[in-house]
Amino acid sequence: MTNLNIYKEKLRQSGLRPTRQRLKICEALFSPEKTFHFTINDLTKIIEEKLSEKISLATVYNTIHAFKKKGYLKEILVNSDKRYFDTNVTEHHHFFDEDTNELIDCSSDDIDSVNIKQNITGKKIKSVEVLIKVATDNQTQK
Amino acid sequence: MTNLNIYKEKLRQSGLRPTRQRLKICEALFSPEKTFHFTINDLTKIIEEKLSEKISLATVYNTIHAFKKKGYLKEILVNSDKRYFDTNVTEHHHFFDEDTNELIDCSSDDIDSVNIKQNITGKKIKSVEVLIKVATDNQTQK
DNA sequence: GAAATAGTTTAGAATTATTATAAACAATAA
DNA sequence: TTATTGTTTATAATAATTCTAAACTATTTC
Repeated sequence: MTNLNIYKEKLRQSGLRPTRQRLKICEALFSPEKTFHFTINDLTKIIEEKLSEKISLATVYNTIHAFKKKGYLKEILVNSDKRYFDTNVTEHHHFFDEDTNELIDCSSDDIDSVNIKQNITGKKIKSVEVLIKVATDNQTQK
Repeated sequence: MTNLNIYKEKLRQSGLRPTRQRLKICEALFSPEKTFHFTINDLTKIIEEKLSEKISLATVYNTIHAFKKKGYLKEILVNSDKRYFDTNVTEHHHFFDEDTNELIDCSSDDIDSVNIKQNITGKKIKSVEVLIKVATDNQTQK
């Protein structure tokens, strides 16, 4: 309940009206203690089943894109089958388990900072992301 | 012409029959001096326009997937709008220019090797890929 | 507060990329 | 040369995402 006002403020601050649907989505995304990864489908299910709210798919898409644009979410690219989003928007990296198709955070502590010696002239580095694909030993690489 | 036999051999070696279509695709992909990035659409156009060959879309998809599986191609994930493939299958990384949507190789020389301190237990690291998003300074981050 | 406005949601249609299908065809093996 | 097995093709099917325009809601203005 107290979170609700925080979400309202958060939305207003970025020029998004705090509608019932957006607040529900905020609740699903930002009330869990731990950050997590999800697909649009996952999220729609969570909202329907756990929060007992039926939100139109188009709205879920709209909202997720708006949130991504505002920096409330990150999109993580791991394979071409699924689009994952991440509620952890801090600088971090990922393991992708090819056996289970699971995406696991790799904190910046678990990796030495990536040193880029040569950049494209005239451009600024906006982000550096490392994706580490893992599998059991006998597994073929994708 | 001499390349043709190399491609035939390459295909046979990996259990793929050297058909007219696959050889044309090999020509488009592996005869240029420099490696390059492409989408399925790009490739289909190149084959139609430059090599004056009409290959069914389904075959292009099939072949690209077969080649990827055999390690003749890599898929590069940069944004969710387009699926890029890379004829450079050596260990390397990428810059992605958000202004132009251009994908640029980042040789292993341009980046210090990534040191991963902590791995998932029981798993083997299959690949480590770094994606560096760049843009002109005033550009917003995607 | 009521009306005006600007932004949002919705169901369903449209679009797009990709994969499946099954018949015709081509490469290889016997 | 025939049989076998793999491949190509046009087209249909599927699936994810975006578009549309009408109904609705939050905010602003009076």
